[in-house]
Amino acid sequence: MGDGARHIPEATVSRLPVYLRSLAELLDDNVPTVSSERLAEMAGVNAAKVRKDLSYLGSYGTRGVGYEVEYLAFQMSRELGLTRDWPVAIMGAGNLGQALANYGGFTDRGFPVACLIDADESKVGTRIHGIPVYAPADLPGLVQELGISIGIIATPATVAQAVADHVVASGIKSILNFAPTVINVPEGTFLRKVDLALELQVLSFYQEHRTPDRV
Amino acid sequence: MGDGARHIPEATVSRLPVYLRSLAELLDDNVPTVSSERLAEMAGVNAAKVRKDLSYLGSYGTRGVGYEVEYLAFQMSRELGLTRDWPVAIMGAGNLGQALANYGGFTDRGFPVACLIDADESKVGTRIHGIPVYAPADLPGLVQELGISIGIIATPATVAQAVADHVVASGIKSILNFAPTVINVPEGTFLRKVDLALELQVLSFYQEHRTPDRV
DNA sequence: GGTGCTTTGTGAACGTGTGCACGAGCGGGG
DNA sequence: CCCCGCTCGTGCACACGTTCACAAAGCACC
Repeated sequence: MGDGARHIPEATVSRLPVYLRSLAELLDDNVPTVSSERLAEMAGVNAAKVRKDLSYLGSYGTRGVGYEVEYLAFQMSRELGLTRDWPVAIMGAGNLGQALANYGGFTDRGFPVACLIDADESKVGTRIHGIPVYAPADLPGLVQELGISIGIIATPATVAQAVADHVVASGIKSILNFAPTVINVPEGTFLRKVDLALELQVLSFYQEHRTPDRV
Repeated sequence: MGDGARHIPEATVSRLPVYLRSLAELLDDNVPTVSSERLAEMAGVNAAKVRKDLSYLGSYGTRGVGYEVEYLAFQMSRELGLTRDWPVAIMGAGNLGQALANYGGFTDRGFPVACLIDADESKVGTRIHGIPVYAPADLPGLVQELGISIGIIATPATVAQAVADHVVASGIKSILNFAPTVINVPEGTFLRKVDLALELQVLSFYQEHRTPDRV
């Protein structure tokens, strides 16, 4: 079946980056092919899931052999849209915003931090960890000039919705929200959230309800 | 019935902190009761889900009226184990570790950062944002003295597994992993992960596969 | 060229999560 | 005291995700 009509389940999409990271490791070690079993072990899932997930991308494996690492990595990068860079704008140059700007993990993986945006006049015009700080009003122009496609919200919760509205109005279609609050975006805008305290609260729950009957 | 034998689904557990945050807002505004519909709107889910989720905690609502905000918030805090503080140790005093130590959102929500742990001798003994830095070997003692119950891994991926092993060996039962790699923990240890680049890659995927047939 | 070993790709069964729709129960008003 | 309107609690049906199990297909060796 050619290339077209697949719909990849959301759960699978969330695992693709993990597989891709594993493949990158294998590439570094010059491993030519990998079985679903080995890949499953590296990605921390089971082999059947790996095979089903990869089958959504197409039939890139060889029975009796496994998957060619380099080819699979390329196909997966293409599918994830990682064959080009996606510049991001970080909204909010406070603690969290600065920390994210300084965190190298984004640029490394093809998401260069193009700018920081902050309403504080005293920060505008400066550079933080080498990244220029602009005013909110500059955002639409920056989106055009720098091809910014993703906005990262690292503001206090109180202004997060207003900031998100501004990000959307500036022409950005994807938002990653770090503010500990629910934000709403119009149809056609993609939103994901990272809630740091939430993760700790979930851990707290399971620790409190430690294995029901075992000590 | 009563209080005992419920098993709360994982998906529900992940939403409880969101409800709790909404309830805290209502408390601030002195709102005495709230309907499942209003709470659903605040939490960004639908009303049926709210009612089903809350029913796992017990029958704390009143038909025809709604839920008493203060009482529900208390019951939920209790269920989540948030009636006491859970001190955390941050493993790794690099970029990310320092940023997390400086991020106030943890302490605010009952997860005080008790210490930073780093292998770099030149950092050990100093304070970063007021938080003392210790050597890895000090961890077991700190767990005992300070009652540390959660380890946050903010090290490079290359050493994350070794660090996790050390955290487990030191008596910590819950781990939040920020390192971009899969780590394995023994049965009985709770593990959650936050993968920043992964979130961006997922956004990249959906942006690349923008709404199939619409422009 | 055939035989046997290996590993993929996938149909089918199972389990978890979601959403509807409605009965049950409470409060208020007459 | 009864009736009416409101909102919770939940059984049921459906969708989504996971796992199993096995046929299909390639490779290697003889």
